[in-house]
Amino acid sequence: MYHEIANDIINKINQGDFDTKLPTEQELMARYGVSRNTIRRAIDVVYQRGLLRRVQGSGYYINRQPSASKAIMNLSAGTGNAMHSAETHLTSKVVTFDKVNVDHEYARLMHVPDGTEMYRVVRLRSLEGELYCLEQAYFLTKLIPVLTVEAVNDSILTFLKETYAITPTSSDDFVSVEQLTADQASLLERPVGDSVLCLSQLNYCGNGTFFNYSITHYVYPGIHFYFHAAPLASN
Amino acid sequence: MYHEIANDIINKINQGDFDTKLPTEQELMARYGVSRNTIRRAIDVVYQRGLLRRVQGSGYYINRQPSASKAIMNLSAGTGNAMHSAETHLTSKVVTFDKVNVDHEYARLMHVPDGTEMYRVVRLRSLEGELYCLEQAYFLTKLIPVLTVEAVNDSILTFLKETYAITPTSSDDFVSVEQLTADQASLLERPVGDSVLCLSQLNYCGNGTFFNYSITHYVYPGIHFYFHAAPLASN
DNA sequence: ATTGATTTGTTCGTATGTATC
DNA sequence: GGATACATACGAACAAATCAA
Repeated sequence: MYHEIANDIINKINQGDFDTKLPTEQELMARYGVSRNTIRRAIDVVYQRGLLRRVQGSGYYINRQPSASKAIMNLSAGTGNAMHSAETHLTSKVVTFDKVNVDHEYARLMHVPDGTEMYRVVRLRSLEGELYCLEQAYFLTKLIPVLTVEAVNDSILTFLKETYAITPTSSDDFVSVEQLTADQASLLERPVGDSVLCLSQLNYCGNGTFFNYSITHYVYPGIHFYFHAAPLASN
Repeated sequence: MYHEIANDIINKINQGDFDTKLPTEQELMARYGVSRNTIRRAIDVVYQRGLLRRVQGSGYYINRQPSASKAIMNLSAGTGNAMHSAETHLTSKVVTFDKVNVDHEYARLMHVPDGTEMYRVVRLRSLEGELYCLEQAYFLTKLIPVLTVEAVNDSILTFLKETYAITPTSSDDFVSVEQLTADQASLLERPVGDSVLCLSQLNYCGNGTFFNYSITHYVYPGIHFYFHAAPLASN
């Protein structure tokens, strides 16, 4: 219930249906026909997405979002949704698609046993003809017995959702500056050793089990990662 | 109330008081003498910090945290708390401490009028003798009429908390790779044009008003930013 | 400047649904 | 199937911050 309401509010905000403030809780309760607790829970979701700031005694104010540049990748909503924002316009060229048994180093990164079998998908992604990133992703074959070529060429996440009902619900994210290896550099048409933004993600699905690791190098000019930190507070 | 409980649980987790699971909600209710709603609210806070994964019908499992390397900066808890983790061991050398009227470019970044008066604090920070980062911070003099030399040499955030009851509650964060200017390079003892990790933060306090902007260049070897994304879910 | 109404923040109690064991 | 444990929802009350008369 509160999920639907949260999504509805998010969509309305993105459509600009509200001016600067959200309606009051009372009005939202009436509009959706639910209790105050449910409305507040829905608003928690929206707030945690960074779309609102809340002021006691006054109301919920809509945050001006950071300039929606193609060069800004929003990581606030978690992996699943970050994909939808800018990544919908990305085109992919599959470089590698096979099964591998991960070596010791990768196994340690993912906290899986040495030699665990995984799908490996390497994709070169572009935005309107300009190289965007080189993505190297691994999926547990134990959880995802079959991964099709169509899915890899299209959207892997929607395939996983539709076929296996697997959706990333949480992730561990590491950001660093890395220097391109010869292989990476040639694919990305960059000098060897060039310093680029690098994002490593460990993705977990509903019940908290690990299912995917990916490491992505971003070369799009002026690329930034953005996220809004709005802890539920505790100090 | 739920803030204190959340903090207590966080501390207990960090001390290793629990093995792999948290006690059940029932037991926590009894232990803290509060209702289930309050316990769940507290657990929401802990969860959102990335310390737990929740499995319906089973329990709350404690996440193994990423290796607590000095080279990993945890951004999950929001600005205020990220400071406490690794930054307590940082030593600061103040490079610049003055008042300025921000120019057009900076004013636009911060969404304040041109020429707004702000404190400027530039600090070179080290970890155990090794250069860590170069931090350039701006504070609205309108909100913080007086900022002392002692505070700048020590912890600015605790000063703001104790003196003005100002604590960052949310922030907009931008991560990018930047090349060092001549000034930055000489301070950081690096070659000019060296590519380093850069973090820009807009910090907001309780009622959602902006009070601080900072841009920090990190040069610590192997530095990584870490954050755990655990949305309240909405899909 | 004080008061009173509005609006969000916190906490309690209770009931029912759903996943796990 | 039954017991346990977390997820969701409703209703109610009071506190605290804001705002307008």
